Amino acid sequence: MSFHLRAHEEKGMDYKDTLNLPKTDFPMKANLSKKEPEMLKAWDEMNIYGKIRDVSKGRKTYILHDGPPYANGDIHLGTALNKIIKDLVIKSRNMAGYDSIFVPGWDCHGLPIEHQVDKELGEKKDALSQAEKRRYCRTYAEKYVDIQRAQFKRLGVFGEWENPYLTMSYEYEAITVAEFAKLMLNGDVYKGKKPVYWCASCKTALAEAEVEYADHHTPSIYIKFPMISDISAVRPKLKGEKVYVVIWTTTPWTIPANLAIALHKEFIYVAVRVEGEVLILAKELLDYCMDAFGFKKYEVIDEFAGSVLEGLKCRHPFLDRESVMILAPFVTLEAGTGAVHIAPGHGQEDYEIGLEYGLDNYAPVDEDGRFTKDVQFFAGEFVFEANDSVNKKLKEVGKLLGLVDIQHSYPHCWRCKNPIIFRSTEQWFISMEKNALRKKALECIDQVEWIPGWGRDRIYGMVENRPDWCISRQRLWGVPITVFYCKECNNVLATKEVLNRIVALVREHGADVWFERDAKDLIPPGTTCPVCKGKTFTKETNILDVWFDSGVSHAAVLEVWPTLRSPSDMYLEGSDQHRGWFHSSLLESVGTRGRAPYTSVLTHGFVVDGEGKKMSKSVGNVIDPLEIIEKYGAEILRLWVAAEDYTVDIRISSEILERLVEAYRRIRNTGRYILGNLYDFDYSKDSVPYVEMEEMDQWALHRLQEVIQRVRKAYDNYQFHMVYYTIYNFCTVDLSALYLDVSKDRLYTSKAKSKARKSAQSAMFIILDTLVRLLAPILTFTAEEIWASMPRYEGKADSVHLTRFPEVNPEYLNEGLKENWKTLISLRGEISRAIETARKNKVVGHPLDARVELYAPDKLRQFMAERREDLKALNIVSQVNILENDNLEDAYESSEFEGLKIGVSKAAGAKCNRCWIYSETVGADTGHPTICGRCIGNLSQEGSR
RNA sequence: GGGCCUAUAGCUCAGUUGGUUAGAGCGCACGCCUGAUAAGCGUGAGGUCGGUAGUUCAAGCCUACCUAGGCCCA
Repeated sequence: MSFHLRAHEEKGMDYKDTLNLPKTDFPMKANLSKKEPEMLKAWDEMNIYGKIRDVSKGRKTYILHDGPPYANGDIHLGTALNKIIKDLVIKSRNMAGYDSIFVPGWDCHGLPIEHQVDKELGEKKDALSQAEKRRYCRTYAEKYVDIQRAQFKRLGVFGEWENPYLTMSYEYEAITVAEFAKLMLNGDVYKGKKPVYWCASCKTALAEAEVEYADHHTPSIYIKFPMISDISAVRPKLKGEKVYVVIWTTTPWTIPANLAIALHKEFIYVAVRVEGEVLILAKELLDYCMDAFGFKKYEVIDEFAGSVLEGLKCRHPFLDRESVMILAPFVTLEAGTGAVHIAPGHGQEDYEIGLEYGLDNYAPVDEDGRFTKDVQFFAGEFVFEANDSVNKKLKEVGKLLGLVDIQHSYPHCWRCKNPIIFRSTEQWFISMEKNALRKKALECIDQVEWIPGWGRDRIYGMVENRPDWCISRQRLWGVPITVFYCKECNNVLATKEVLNRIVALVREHGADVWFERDAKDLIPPGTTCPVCKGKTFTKETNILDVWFDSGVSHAAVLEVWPTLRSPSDMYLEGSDQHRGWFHSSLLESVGTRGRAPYTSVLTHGFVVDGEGKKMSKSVGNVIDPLEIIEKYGAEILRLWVAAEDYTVDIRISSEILERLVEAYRRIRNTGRYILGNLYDFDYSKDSVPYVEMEEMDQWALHRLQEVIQRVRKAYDNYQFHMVYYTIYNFCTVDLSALYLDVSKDRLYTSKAKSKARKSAQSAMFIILDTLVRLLAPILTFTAEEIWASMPRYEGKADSVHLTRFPEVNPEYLNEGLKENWKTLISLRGEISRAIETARKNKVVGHPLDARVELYAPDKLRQFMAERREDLKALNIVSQVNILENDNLEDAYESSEFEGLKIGVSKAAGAKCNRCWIYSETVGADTGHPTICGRCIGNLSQEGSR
């Protein structure tokens, strides 16, 4: 017995060698973090990007304009996500038949870099000239451009990495000045006094984008202002009373700048007698306030609408100044007293309402945040420290009714994190109204395709409500506002001739020239002041907002690069850029060209953690893309970007990454398995024409066409997650679990050069060739790796990235086939369930152990009888019998097909030692007693199967 | 506080103009195979569709409010 067994096994081994088992060097393990850098190097050496440019030459262009990231720090998941999405767009457009160039850029000027450089220089910085410090800033920016460039390239993003655009290049700086000049000469730019966000420690005005909100402790105080007008003229009941209006504020330091008290015209106010005085405040807040002030006994003696007090005057609590009663719509009853302290120099709303009432724009605070010398009592004090002094003063003069410390959300400087103030200062603005910029911009918004559509509403609302654009900054590292002042009459000198000269100088020497030369060396010789004929001038010291820098990229890059154009086809950034780059680019372009610099704008959401919470250092839930690359490879990061619906928040967690790694392996293994079966396939010699293919192969090709259709459409619509799911499901459901599994018998046991086997190989070759192209934009590295391992053929491209997407082949679409196979596959499912039951009952283990008996009413029975061989193959069972009569006992009864009964029993005959199928022909041939008749045929020298 | 947006199984996603017992893959459980093998195959269990109220003969899909979260702004 033991001897027999051993002989049997040895025979088995022999027959194994007669099979066409898969063979490939393509590794199952990807080892991405090691392989990717090697592939990047190889791509560099073959100049893959240059080759893509070559093959796409002459096609219709598709221009995606890169929004410049800030050249500071390492990339993070947000920037990685953004660049990968852009890469998916660029690669898919190229493969779809466009000429799509990618010119990356960096935003190089601005406060954050200057701030970092100041920090690094420490004490030294004070000894440096402006030009020297700017050189440090430039070097700093260059360093981070290099760092980020290497990191972006590591992601597998293709582009003009050796020739990016930098907002600090001389050419770019010159165009920035030129664009400013255009707006200046058009009359869009004006100098005005306005409350702006002001950082007292950075000594600069801040853009809205440079402000962040954080909790801040401030005293919250209630103050009474004595009424000096004769209120009895409008409210006779109050004749002879000592009347006070009560206000509430959380910024006591703005009290010295108080010029008015605002009420709401419709709110009801009460006059309440307390301890011999009369206080006026909102009726709704009466109880709350009395409680807060500690008044237990009080008497309401009058009530009236806010509108009746308009124009009456109070006296400032401790200064010899009037404070007028005005009406404002923004007064609320949520907190305070319903009477709002107004300091037009220290608040946006205060400023606007002040304009209406003709109030002075009074802000007696210097650039260090200290009160100026004309502020009585507090001159020289730092405003946040003056809170206490003001409160003390109010108490001293008996006007303080209440004081509590509160914590609330308050604006802070994005760099130094200190609380900021609103301060009226001289600034340069681009007017939203003078040349109807707002109106034109709103019109242009509707010319643009916003993806997703709500982006339109978002930016529309922002443009509709935004104040004038404050473009001046009191810093060094940036493009100067290139205007002069006449020393004699202080008139602004900004003529075409002067501005043109500056543009030319900046183009040649960079914006540094402004800081290195005196005014007289910048101005064309002989220039005189158009007003007073003065001959000496001083330079403006402010620089431009960095949002202006990046906002002119359409002029400095799209219009300048010969391979680009404006308007571009797409801007693609996170949804915060509706207020940032989309916004500044729109305003600049509409102001100078009357149209948007883009025809479509695609936005993505923000990366959040597994719980949907934002990532922050303090919470400790930040994930570093560089660590993911190190651990899993950039490919997994790319797959993550592709798999997620990026129009909303994009989650990432270790579980999500694990799932993606598994999905990656499945796709990789599917590719690997097909490669293994193509080791002896020569496309030009072995390929079987479609009409001669086996039906199952035709079915697979039909499914493939559906995949092409869906995937191409998804790429066209930038729905990369649809691409991913379509391909992934095809690999898993149609290929791995069905087509490839079922085809094994044909591939392994048929003669190597049989038509049956070549038919399967032909289909599999087409499938892999199709999949690898469709996947190339996403799995940039793996698609290339598979491509390299695919059989060579005449005209095969050097890289998958040089190929085009597959088109749907109408010949392969076969609806009739599809219907029949849909039924067959459903039957397969039912048979599987029946076999599963038999397996549980230990009747069978492997499906090939089984013999399946089927009974169904007429039509279905006939169909099954015609498809007996297909059903056998599809379920990988040894035998299928269709019964004429329903005499099955203990059979599985289908719920899906009415009347279908499935019996499963041990297959008849013996298991063939070669193909593993049970057959009664095993043993018939004495030369090969352990294998079946079919295998004997396949082993013979001739015959096709 | 305001504007825009999101919320379907543990995870990632589908769910057509509101219309029968809400789908997929993965993961999980159980099993099979050992000729894709640190692979492959099968079966199965998982959801009061964020909550509440409403419109409707009928709501995951429409409306309002609430909760949680994101971006932008105050």
